[in-house]
Formats: sequence, C-alpha cells, structure tokens
Amino acid sequence: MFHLFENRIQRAFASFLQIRYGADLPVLLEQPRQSDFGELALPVAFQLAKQLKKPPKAIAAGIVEGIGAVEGVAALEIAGNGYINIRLDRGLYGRTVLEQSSQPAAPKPGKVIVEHTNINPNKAAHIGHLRNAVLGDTFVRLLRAAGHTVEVQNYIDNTGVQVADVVVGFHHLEKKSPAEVEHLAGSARFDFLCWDLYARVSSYYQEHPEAAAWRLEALHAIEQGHGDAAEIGHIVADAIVECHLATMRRLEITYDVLPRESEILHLRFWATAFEQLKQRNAIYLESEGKNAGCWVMPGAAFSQEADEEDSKVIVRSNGTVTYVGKDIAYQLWKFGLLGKDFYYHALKTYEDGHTVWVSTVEPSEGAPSFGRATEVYNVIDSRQSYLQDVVVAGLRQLGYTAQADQSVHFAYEMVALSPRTCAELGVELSDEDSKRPYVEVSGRKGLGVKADDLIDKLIETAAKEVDARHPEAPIDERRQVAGQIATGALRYFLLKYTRNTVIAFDFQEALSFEGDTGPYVQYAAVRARNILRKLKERGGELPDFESVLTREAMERQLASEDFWQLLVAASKYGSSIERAVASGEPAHVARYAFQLAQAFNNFYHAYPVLAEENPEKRALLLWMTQYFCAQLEETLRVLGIRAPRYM
RNA sequence: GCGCCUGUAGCUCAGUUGGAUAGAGCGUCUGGCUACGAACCAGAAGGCCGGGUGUUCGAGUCACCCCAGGCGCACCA
Repeated sequence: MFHLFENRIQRAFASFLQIRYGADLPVLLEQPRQSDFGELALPVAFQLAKQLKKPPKAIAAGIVEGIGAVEGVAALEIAGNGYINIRLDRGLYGRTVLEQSSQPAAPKPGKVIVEHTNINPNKAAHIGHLRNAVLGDTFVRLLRAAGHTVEVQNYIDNTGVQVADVVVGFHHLEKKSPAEVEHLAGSARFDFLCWDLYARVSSYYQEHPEAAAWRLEALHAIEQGHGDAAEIGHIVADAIVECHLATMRRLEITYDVLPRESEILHLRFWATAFEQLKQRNAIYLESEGKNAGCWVMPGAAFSQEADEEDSKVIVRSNGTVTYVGKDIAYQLWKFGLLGKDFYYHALKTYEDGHTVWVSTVEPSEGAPSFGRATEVYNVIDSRQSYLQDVVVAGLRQLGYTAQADQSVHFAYEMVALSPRTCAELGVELSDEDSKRPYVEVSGRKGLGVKADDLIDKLIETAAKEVDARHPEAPIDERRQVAGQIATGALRYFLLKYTRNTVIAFDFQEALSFEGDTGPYVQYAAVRARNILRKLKERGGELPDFESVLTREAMERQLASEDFWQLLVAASKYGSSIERAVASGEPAHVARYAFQLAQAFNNFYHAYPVLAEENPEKRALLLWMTQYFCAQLEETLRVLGIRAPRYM
C-alpha cells in the first residue's frame, strides 16, 4: 500500500515542478533519518538549487506554499537545509489499508526464464548448490509476486566429465555391471555414495595419471550412447537428478523443465548454432598461434581490454565443442532464436499437482511449450562471469542485441567453510589455509557440507526445542513444525547475505535460531496468530473492523506513534518486493521480514491485545495484529518460508 | 601481469542508487516470565566507514592513486 501513496505523491510533485519551474527531473523520495520527521522526505530543493540559483531552503518554502493540498498528505514541513518532510494523513491511510489490504501486482508482459540449481548429476548437493537454488527460487517467487510470468529451468549436464568420472569409478575401480549400479541407484542416499566415489576417483587420477584414458573413453562412450559405460552414465545421472529434486523439495524448491545436455547433443542444437556463428562471422577458424585449428571468438567481442591472445576457443582442433559453445546454443534456444526445439516428457508431479518436464529426443503428447523468453536470468557462481560474458557476446555478435541486453548473469559469491567448521568435519588444514578466514569447498576432494546432512542436522536441532516446548503435541505434527523451522532457518541464512558476499559457512551460525534468523521471523508470525487463536478459544470474535474503525477512529488510534509505525512498516511489503526485483537482491526482502518481525515483537510486548478494555483501541489492536500477520506471512511466502502452527 | 569483487563496532553483516546525528544481529554487561508461552523484550558499552587526493551545497556511497585480501584470466565444466 505504501508504494501507491509514494507514487501518487511523486506524481503530484512532478507535475507541480513541471508547471512551476519547468523542471523535468525525477522526484526522489527518501525515508527520513528519524521516524518522527514523517514518513517521506523530498530532497528536491537541493536538486533545484543550482538551476534556480537560490538557497534550497527558500525553494523548499516556495514549493510547500505553492503546491497546496496533496491527497493523502497531512502536512509538509521544511527541515534541515531544505528537506521537505511529508506526514501522511493517518486516518485516510489506515482506512485505505483496511479497505483494500491485498491486491496482487498487475500482470507484466513477456516471459522471464530463470535458470538455477544446475548441479552436475554425479554426487550429492552441497551448501554451495543450496545458495544457488535458494537464491534462484526466491528470485522466481519475487518476480511472480511482482506480476511476471516465470519459467524455471534447471540445466542437467548428464554427459559431462563429472558424470564420466563416477562412471570410471563404478566401471574400473568398483568393477560393477550396469545391473549392479542400477541396484545401488535404487538404494537410499545413492548421491552420498557417489560423493565418496567421485572423491576416490579424483585422487586415483592424481596417483595414476594414466587413468585419464579411462575418463576420455567413458566420456566418448557416454556421448555416443553405446556400451556399459554409457548405460552406467545414464543410470547414475538419472538417479542423481532424482536425489537432487528430492533434496530441493525439502526446501520447497521446484522446477518447470530440466533441459539436458544429452538432448542438446542428440538434437544437434550445437550444429545449428555453429552454422549461425560461422555465417555471421561471430567466430573464425584460427590458422596460427596457440589456437591454430580451433574456431575462436575474438577477445574484442567480450572484453574491451582484450588483445589477440585473449580469443576464446569455441570448437577445439579435434572438432569437439566446448562448454561455452553449447551454452551459446542453449541461450539462443531460451530466447527462441535457435530455430530448433526439445521434446519433453513428464518426469514427475509434485504433491501440489505441478509437473516437472524433462527434455527428450522422442516426440510426446501433452507437453507444454518452453523457452521463447523475453528476459533470461542465469543464476551462476560469480567465478564463471568470464564465461557468461562470452555467451552474451555470442548473442551480440549474431546481431541479437536486444536479447544480449536481456541476458542477466545473476551472479553470487561462493559458500566456503569457516576454519572452525572444517575442524568439526575432521578436515586437516594446511598452515596457510588455517590462517585464512574461510576454506573453499571442493567436490573433487569430497570437502564440503552435504545439503541433506545439513538439513537433517537443522531438523534435529529444531525438533529438540519443539519437543521441549510442546511435549503434548502429536509426534507427526512436531516433526512437521521442526521441518518448517529448519527450512526457514536455512533459507533465511542463505538469503540474508547480499549476493556478492562470500559466505564462510559456520555450523554454529547456521544452526542458530535467535536474533537475525528465519525462526525469529517465524516466531513473530506465530505470536500474532496465537493472539487471534486465543481470542476464539476464549469465545471472543473479531469485531466488524469496517464499521468500528472509521476514518475518525483510525485518526484517533493511529495518533499513537507505536501503532502508526507498525502499520507503516507492515504496509511496505510491496515496496520491498519492488526494490528487491529492481536491484536483483532477495536479501532486501529478508531484511524487511526481519525488521517487520522486530517491530511486531516490540508491539506484542508493549500492548496486551486481548486485555485491552477500550473497544475502539482493542479493535485497532486486533486489526493491526491480523494485518501484520497477513503481511508477514506473505513476505515469508515470497522467501519460501512457512509460518509453523506453533513454536 | 591483466580483469572483476571486497575492506564499515570485538565477530558476522546491512546501508534504499550522492542526503539530515552511520545501523542490525551475535558476543559482553544490567534488568524483565503467575502473561496473547522469553526461539522474546528494555537498557548500556562499543566507529578516523583500509589510507590519501579530488569532484560539490553535501561522500560510507562517485573519480583517481596507494595498501590489504578474494576470485577469475584452459583446446575442464
């Protein structure tokens, strides 16, 4: 609601300034330093000072005198050296919130694709993957809340070297037949088994460099699709994808479609992209130097500082395409520019009826249409920004400037491990590493915190608290509540840092449920609902807010600074979403949720709602409780966090 | 060597596109449960915003130069 008032005030000032001064400048609205200065502040007099050659304070005075009445504004005050502070009309504001509390954002045109998760299907997911998925999933929820149509893609590299390495492990080290691997793949936590095997294979390569031939052989077999190695590769990748989907499901993360590398290969996506790139001279066949015999993209295409040496190889001298090449083809497909399409079959349907589709080479019936986006967000580790630049440059070189501009590398920093957590995991650190503030995880070394282990640990910790507090509740219910607290804690933990902050993962911090955490926010929602529940338990009913809380009643009650501040804070949900989408920073919403929860806890403590005897005040307290609860739950929903029924 | 990112309270981090007296959480210290159940609340202490020079009415925020750290710069993905 707040941003509607903001927009209205902005328009009123913009048109006034246009008429009065012929000034066509954006009217910036700020939040005043202190809340007792009002709800909004305009620094516009400063912006005009130079142009009009008058002191800001005089200009501000002119504006305040000239503009007259603005709807929704109770008072304009000049402060400091020339600020115009705005006080909203509290009665009108309260009434407006009461009458039109929730209205969904207007639908926006176009279709946004968000690609996230993208874990190699050869081992269990770890906390780094979780940051990617939680960030991506939350951004999807934010876009949808802002009215966008969004398609969620999770790219599966089922034919790459990482899968090949695990195949080598089963085939050569373990001497397993495809049937035996198939049997193992059906057992619980197959992804954990592969996690260890992958680490073993990696260290085996270290000691036996000649084993690299196995990897190459497996890779080729997988690409061709023949023989035991290929069969094992399929079994492993498919089973691990299932594991990842299950892990992510625990955190309420789902997908629309899983495009796979095997189909990019077999449907000859790359061949088509290759033709386009050659035809438009986006790449050329290098005849000399270190890249002789390769098709390369000139460095100048993706970097201003680049010289000849910085060209990027797209097709190797042996004729095979690099990852970047395939990614260009995939990116073209996302925008509907490739002239080719996947076929799909339904992989699974979630409890809520939503179906995930996976790419396939065979035509099938009933599959929806995917791709053809107007805007694409690729949620990828910031360490890959160089490669992402090359992909976008590929589009630009092909003349797809608009699509290149709509391709966003949604980058985030890595999740590393704190030295303390390494010690807890029993990892020995070199002297050099132990001096660092964090240690990088490594799938090859098997160094990392597995997602499912972490979730289990969080549930266990939460369950202890729940059991202690609600021993009388049914066990199933307690488990459900503990699960919701655990995912709330985890998602919030991964979201509260802005994207370009390296997270030095620490068990102690991640397992904390106090202070700036998910459970703190959930607890505020639970408290609010408890009040409403207690009211009913005691035979009470909610008053008819519409008739009791007239504009005059609102005016009287909201004169209280505490009530007014909570109402304003709770009504800023929309502004918070807009800001987070515009800046691409889900952390802003996490922060908003925390601040809102803080404001409520404060209110909760200071005003016993049910004990209030003055009917009008009691109505306001109840209404505020209900409104806060709705707004906070909406905010939590966008963060992918549930409010448990009790805590 | 080149490019990108980071440096804010003891620790971990915010800082709304350049605005008023720089904010949270944790930790420390003090106080508050016969309650809408304390996973909470109130209060205190804690700062040369890495350093320097500029830009302007105004800089944690922008520019340039240093210092310190991180990450990239494959015919791997």
